[in-house]
Amino acid sequence: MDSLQKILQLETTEVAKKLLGHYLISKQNNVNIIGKIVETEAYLENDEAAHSFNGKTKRNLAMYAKAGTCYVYISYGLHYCMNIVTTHPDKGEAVLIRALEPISGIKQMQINRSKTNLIDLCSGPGKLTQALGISLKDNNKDLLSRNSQFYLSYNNHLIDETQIVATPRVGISKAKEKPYRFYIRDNKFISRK
DNA sequence: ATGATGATTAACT
DNA sequence: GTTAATCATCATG
Repeated sequence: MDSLQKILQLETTEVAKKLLGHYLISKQNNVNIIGKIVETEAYLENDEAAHSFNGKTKRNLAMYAKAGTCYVYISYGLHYCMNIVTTHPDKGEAVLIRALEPISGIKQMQINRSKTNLIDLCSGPGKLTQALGISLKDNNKDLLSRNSQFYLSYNNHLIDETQIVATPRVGISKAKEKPYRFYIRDNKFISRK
């Protein structure tokens, strides 16, 4: 059992914090596109803002899969957002990835995004999926499988707890007050302050 | 079968 | 700061 697997066993808000600093890797045209996770949000059981609040549906089925599964959905009809499912199979909990710091494959990201400014490549949930070429085809993928075109990678350089900032989540209309958004303090690549 | 609704972004002013 | 773009999904009838 590797360390990512261990992180994913924790309570979902803890997972959201502990995923900060690790890498998301996508292979495209023989290029490794790598981003460091710098901003996340937790979506819990009995959480009005979670897609799983009303139980299983066709769309949110991936949220009930095993820890480390990818849940992708379309937002506002035109953007993809990606989540990492946490453990607790019947709860339907997941962590939304909101921003990445571009690490590698930056040229490919710039092509995918039609933007050159590093700050604009992955600083939002819809942006990072476009930069990494993630779409509905990636829904339900196992992000712990290295054979995949798209997976999570552990970073030994861990983020200190004191560097993590918690705030209310962005863009939701229900359960607005819960502090389930987490990001790395002073990181330039988060979606908003 | 239909209508409401976004876990957003980019391009404006 | 404001606003248009744009459509899959879900709940309801």
